[in-house]
Amino acid sequence: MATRLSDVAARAGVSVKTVSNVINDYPHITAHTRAKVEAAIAALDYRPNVSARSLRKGRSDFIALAIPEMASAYFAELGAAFSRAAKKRGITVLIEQTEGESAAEQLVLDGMRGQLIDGIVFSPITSTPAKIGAAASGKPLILLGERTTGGTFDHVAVDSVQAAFDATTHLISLGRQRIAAIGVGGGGASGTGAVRRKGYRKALKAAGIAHDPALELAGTGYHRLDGAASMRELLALPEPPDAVFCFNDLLALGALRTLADAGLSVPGDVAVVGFDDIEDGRYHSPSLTTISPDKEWLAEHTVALLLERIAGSGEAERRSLTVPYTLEIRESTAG
Amino acid sequence: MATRLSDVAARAGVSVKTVSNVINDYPHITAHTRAKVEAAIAALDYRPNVSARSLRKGRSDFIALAIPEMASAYFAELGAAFSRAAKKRGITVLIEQTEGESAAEQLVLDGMRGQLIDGIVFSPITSTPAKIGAAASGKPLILLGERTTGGTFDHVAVDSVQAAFDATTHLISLGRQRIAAIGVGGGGASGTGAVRRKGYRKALKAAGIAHDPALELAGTGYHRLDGAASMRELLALPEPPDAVFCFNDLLALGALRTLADAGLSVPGDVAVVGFDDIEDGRYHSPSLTTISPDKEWLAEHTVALLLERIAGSGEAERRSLTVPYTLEIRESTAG
DNA sequence: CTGAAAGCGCTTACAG
DNA sequence: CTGAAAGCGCTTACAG
Repeated sequence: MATRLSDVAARAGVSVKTVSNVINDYPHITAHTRAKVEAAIAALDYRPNVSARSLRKGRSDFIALAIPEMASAYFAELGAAFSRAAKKRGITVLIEQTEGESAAEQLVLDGMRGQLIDGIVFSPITSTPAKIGAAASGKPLILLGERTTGGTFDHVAVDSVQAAFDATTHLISLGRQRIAAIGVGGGGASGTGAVRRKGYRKALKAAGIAHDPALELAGTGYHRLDGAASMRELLALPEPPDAVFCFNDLLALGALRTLADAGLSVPGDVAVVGFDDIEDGRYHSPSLTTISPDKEWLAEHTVALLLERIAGSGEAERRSLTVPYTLEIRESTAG
Repeated sequence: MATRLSDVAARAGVSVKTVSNVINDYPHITAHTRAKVEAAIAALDYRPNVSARSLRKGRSDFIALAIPEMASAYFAELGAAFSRAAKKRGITVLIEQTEGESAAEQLVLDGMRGQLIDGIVFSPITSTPAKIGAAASGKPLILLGERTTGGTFDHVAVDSVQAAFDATTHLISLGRQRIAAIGVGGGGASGTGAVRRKGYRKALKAAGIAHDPALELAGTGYHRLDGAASMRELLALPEPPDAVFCFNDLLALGALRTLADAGLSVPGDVAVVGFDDIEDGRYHSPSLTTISPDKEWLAEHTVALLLERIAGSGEAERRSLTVPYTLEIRESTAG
């Protein structure tokens, strides 16, 4: 039905081996032979069948990126960066939405799409490293996001403790005294909330400010809705905060919405810092001060490491990459 | 190396055919046989090899969604909806970022990932139906977005003329007289800008308002940046508008930013309407009035139609689906 | 229901 | 460089 390698070989008057060599850019092909083959490929509009190739080679040049939800701005931007980084290297990214709980594990469990996938980058919500270890199907796997526990996987993350320290210290440097934190309970098993709170508390302590549990809001998620609700709680306090460090930008945008509704000025009454540097925050009014992880760096290095693992013999030691970040000071703290 | 179908058959004491029957849910399997096979599958942790299956059956149960950029909120939300709709039906969505120009055509040209993909949903930016027709590799293809020209493909779109008419009429009903439009030049060959302008002008005409070319801004793209720049142009006019209909929400969010910077009140001084209903607009302050296409409906029906085409004998007549929408009135016009 | 076998379209030793 | 052939792991007629 479809044109096959052998059709191309017949038309070019060479062996299938030679056609395969041309397609795969192997050496020892004369320019003349190559030209003949390429002409035949063009004439027949031939495209290699990736299923056959994948079956034969045991490699598909597909990798998966498993994220909680692709419509969330941070992950959407990450997905875009991964796709670009992978395309540059001739491989394709399959984006999997885990949508929380068990679905995440199930993905890994389900054998990485029936062996179609060469490796996976996994941003877990509820899965602990132990669970993932039990479920992993032996293919290369890189974890994204903070890992409090050791685990046996490569992992890539921002130094969240340091970043949270920097964000909080920035607020302190503005003279703020009652600095709240929104999102301390978030991030599930990957411990985002716990890790960022650590940096937050550390900064307070370094400045001689006692941390007030009433100012640490857990919330139920990391979306605008949660940020808005947490901010309402904070405003209802007998002594509301004069600054808020939100553990991601969506929380911060929700908080800003509540502050606007309450008629409070930002940063006049309350200064706000986020985390992630999503595009919405840059255009918001006021624009959002935030921790900006280098997403391109993250995608590039993670894809490179994964491909190294896929190609590698296997037993290299576990690697841990730290993503560079900057603190982007914008109107929400420097109006 | 990996466990194969034959390993499962051997362990269960049945033929490979029977194992295959169990996996593919074919009839005429006794409960006892099924149980034996399933036990063997579980014991060996067997997962079918999708490359082999795909090679043999000529179907992969993968479809592609080709969109301009996945980090753009509307497309991110669409991608999420497609993934869910597909997963429900046991198929997987491969999201391709075309990033504009020729890349879009290239995707279609490149033979849909070497025949891995069963069909494609394509949201073109610059490709005309004619170009796509020439490049299509014969597999089912559905176009997303307005098609001014006929084309020979199935397509799914909002009735943008009517939606733009509704949005503009809403502004007129608020008593606005100088209603600008941002984005009239956008959407490339798919003609989003032209189609929405048509509805916009129609509404003005119906209300007896002459349309003023100075109030129709083309801009270069459909992002916040473009909306912000266009709004600045409008404010520099001798007679600035008292309302703006932006052809997508990103343009509207950019415009709102410019208005905030200029110290103008929304909707007091200028009322703003968008198109797409992305989450950012719902939480923005002021929240954004917008045309809200039913994205779940879109994804569900498009996936269903594509699967019908893939399964179908082929020569059914071209189908055109119209996506339902509502006008969501929020603070930016009803503060 | 079973068993033996062909074939999907590649890649890759193997012998020249 | 070429040619003939095996084999990746499935599905599916085919004969029983």
